[in-house]
Amino acid sequence: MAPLPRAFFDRPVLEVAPDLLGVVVEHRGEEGVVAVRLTEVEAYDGEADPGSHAFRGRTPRNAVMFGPPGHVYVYFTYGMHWCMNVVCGPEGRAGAVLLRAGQVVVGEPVALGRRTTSKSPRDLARGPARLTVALGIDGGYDGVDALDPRSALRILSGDRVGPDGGAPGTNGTVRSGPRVGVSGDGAGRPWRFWLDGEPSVSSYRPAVARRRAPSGRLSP
DNA sequence: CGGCCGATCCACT
DNA sequence: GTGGATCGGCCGA
Repeated sequence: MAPLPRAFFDRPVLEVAPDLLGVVVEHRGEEGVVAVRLTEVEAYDGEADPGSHAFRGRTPRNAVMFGPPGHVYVYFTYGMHWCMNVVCGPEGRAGAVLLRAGQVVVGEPVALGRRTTSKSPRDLARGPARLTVALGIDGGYDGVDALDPRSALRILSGDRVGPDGGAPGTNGTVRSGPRVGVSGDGAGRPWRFWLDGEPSVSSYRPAVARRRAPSGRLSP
């Protein structure tokens, strides 16, 4: 599998996102190599997109989104989960594609060792936080250039990997729909893309406002 | 399988 | 102080 050219990512994020389906993300970690063939992604279109972390401008957390394409933006959420994006161009537009799900095609035993709660191989990278765990990615990878051959984390052309994990094959039909967990004005945009019929695609969950535990101190 | 809910903590207002 | 680009356990159908 060949590395993808920088120009692949230096395009509007809505063009890049569907093209990432079938592409392979590989991490060479301490415990071994794990590679995931992407089956589901979401586009976040910079400061014009209310659903984007860059919507309110640049902050320390989202700074990588404003940088060059091909680097990864990794963020922490819900107090315990890491999620990974790939930054897309054009420059000056903080676009990024959230990697939501994929099929583990290399290093399944290693991924199983990390994903202790996973009960079946298809659940290993079914969901954005599961995917980062399976690959062994956390906040330490924020800003890494995934197109640099020296990086432990790399994005590779998946055109030699089929749905069975080995033989060349087609990627199948690309479908699209609303993004998962996005509320407010950005909710209606059909910027989630997935491969039809893939078992590793995560189930759709609409955004819900959640109650908070009563902020009770113990009674005096 | 689908719905509900708690966990857990950080970024931003 | 508020709520989140989520997950897994538990329950009922």
